[in-house]
Amino acid sequence: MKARSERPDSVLRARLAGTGHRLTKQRLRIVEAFANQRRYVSARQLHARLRAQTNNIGLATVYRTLETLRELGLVTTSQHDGETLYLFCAPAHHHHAVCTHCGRVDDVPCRAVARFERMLSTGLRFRLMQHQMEFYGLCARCA
Amino acid sequence: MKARSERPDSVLRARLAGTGHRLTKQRLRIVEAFANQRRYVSARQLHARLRAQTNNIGLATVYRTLETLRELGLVTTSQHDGETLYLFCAPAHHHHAVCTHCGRVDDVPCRAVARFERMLSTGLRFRLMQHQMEFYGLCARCA
DNA sequence: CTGAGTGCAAACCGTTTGCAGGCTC
DNA sequence: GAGCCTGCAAACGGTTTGCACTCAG
Repeated sequence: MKARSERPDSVLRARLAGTGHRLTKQRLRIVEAFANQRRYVSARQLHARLRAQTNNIGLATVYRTLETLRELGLVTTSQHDGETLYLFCAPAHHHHAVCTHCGRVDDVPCRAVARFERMLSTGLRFRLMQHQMEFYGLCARCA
Repeated sequence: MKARSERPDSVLRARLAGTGHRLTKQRLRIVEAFANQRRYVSARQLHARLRAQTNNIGLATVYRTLETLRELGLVTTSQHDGETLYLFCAPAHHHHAVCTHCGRVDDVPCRAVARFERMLSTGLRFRLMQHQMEFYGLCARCA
């Protein structure tokens, strides 16, 4: 929620180096371009934004970088209209409240998941291994 | 949960006629092919299954029919690996427990959603309009 | 008999991949 | 320097669309 906005490049460098990856100008620019916005973006949107800046970045590089970041746990994806949307977010937390008006994405505290889990295992006799939830509505600002 | 397995064609005919659609052999065959299985299938899988039967059905027809059924509220979709998966299911219930072993899909009773909603509106000050959840694990049979 | 529905093939579009050259480590 | 990374363009794969024909109402 806060640690990420400090020093994109040092954080990123450490994370990449630890996994045998390199810190390139392109990767840095891509991360800067969407690290601090709490919203889902498509690869094409990101590419368009970067293209507007300075010299060129290939669309394929955007895709490859996003996939790398996803492997590193820095990015979550979501599908929408046959398009993959990417969100720079804290690892291992997959409940998001998406504002349908401004697009802002907030993390959802999910204590209630444990309750769900109990209900499933007793009621349905279903052993929950993984869940995926997405919430849409209006954030505090837009309500 | 049960009404659908009775008479696919009469139910379907009524639903289609009421919305200005026609009951064709193809639509009937498509519905029969997956109405009673509680699992997500892709258009291609469905098409392959139908092709194995008797005379041909075009893949495009499968897509168009699935889209029509979705508009009628008889089918829910989910994305997986860039593919759209379709589930014949009760309208207006969007919480499913998917068995990762056998693929069976059960409805999830979701009383707890109200609790979530309350938490979101007070804690995050987020006005929940829509939510989408999917649960993966092992069903009673496979556990 | 009219037009919604169909089969086929081509078009579409988001994503991936092959390859020659570049730049990080 | 070695080889990971990049840009470009072509390939890929799921889905949609145009068109002439068919058949349900």
